[in-house]
Amino acid sequence: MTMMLYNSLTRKIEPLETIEPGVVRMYVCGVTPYDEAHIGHAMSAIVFDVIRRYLEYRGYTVRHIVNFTDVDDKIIARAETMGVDPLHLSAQLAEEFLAQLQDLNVLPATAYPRVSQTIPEIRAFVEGLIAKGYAYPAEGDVYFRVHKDEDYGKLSGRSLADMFTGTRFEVDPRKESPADFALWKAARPGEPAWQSPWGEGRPGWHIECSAMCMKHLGEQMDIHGGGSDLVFPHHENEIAQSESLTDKQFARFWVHNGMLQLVNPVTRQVEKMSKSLGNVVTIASFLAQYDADVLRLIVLSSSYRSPLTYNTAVANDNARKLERLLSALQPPVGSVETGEVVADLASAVVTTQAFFTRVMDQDFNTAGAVAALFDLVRAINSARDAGVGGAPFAAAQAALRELGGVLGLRLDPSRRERNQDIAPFIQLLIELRAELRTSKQYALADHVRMRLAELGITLEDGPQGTRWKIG
RNA sequence: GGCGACGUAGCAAAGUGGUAAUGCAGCGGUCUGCAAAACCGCGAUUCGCGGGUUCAAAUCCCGCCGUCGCCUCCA
Repeated sequence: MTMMLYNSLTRKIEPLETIEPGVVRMYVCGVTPYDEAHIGHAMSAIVFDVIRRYLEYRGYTVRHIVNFTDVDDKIIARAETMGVDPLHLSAQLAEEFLAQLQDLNVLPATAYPRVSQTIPEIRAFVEGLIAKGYAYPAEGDVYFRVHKDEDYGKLSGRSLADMFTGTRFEVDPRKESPADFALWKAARPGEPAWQSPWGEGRPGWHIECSAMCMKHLGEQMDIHGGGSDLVFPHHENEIAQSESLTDKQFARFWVHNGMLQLVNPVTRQVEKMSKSLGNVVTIASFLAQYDADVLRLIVLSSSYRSPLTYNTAVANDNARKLERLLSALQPPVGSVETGEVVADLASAVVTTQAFFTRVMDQDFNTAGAVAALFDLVRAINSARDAGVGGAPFAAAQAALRELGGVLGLRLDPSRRERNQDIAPFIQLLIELRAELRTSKQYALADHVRMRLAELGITLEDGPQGTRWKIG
């Protein structure tokens, strides 16, 4: 069964056929590190991490490139207000982001190229476009000649004719057309700048991605991804300049994730989470309160292409979901290894694996995949209640861990109990309470449990004794 | 105004021609000293609204209403 994948370029679901058999070359537009990263950035990283993990699960080798746009107007502006070097600032923020991706269980990409390390390739790219007549220098800048690109607008579904009917575009006398975009910008005092045939300057916004793609993946790739807000102008311009240079199709598939949104408390309007709107929940603040698996479940619970509304109710619901997934990983209480209940469990594993693959093959239906996981959770818990244990039980739990792992879920209950300093004290209270229960002093025993609950510790009495957890 | 996407139970959300997954919340039961967790059972005669195509539509077509994204920096 071949994998089917939605292609923004054709607006259709198409079978995944790769340039090189068994290998997927995937470039994903990363962040511009000028401020703290928020969970919208995390969402995009998680979406493509799941895509990458699933492709690998299906046997592909994935060459996964994620860039940092570390030379940019906003970085320069922020560095100036902070009185620091722009490249130093972006490098520091990029490191922070990489550490957070690790916290979020996002697998490291094959490479994380940066604009500042790709200058020679960018320069050569621009020279190539000038040589072919697709670009022209003007007073130290270089612009792309949009009107020479006959299929400009094919990704975003725009035509040059009706794109510039309004007055949105400032008339820049150096440009031949208001639609032309900068490939190279002349240096201004105090900004990072590099030598070029057109004088000192730095790359424009879109060119760096094309240059990094070609440097790391070649002239053509299988998947180019990013947030849906990048479709225009960023990805449109990448296609224009890349295909103009090579005369080859740049990317076979364009994959775009929907935006994370939230409700503006003042206007009550749903809106995109973005730094410019000032409505961000940072990754750091999210992880201070919730397990990384919770954010991943939020992202997995709907189609990666749809917008996702975030609020605390959503976060709490998904925290409960994680609890339920973890319930299936509790140890068995019996040791039955044969009979009908064992056969039922084994068949539930097979059914779940088949369903999981079937829905994931259909444009990464992660919500369906998570549903399959919950079916397996119920089967495992039922089997435990029926006394199943030993190898068959362990095999079912291993299957749940494996499929969860394909989605990037850690499913690690010990992470909820990070503060191990308190463990001996809680254990002491549990022991005392056990003695109270044995002597039927239930009022006191309940008092201990209630007071611990107020402190955020939940006790659960079971046949194997009492378990505790935070939250 | 232009381009695109979406509207499914209280909430989240899958399903894109064959008669509505899954999770949270809720209700009843089993278990428990009582809880919690787990397990069993219960919920949309119906998929924004109105037409149409079809033996058959949440799924296709047309219109309307509503929401969001992009059109300027943005994952």
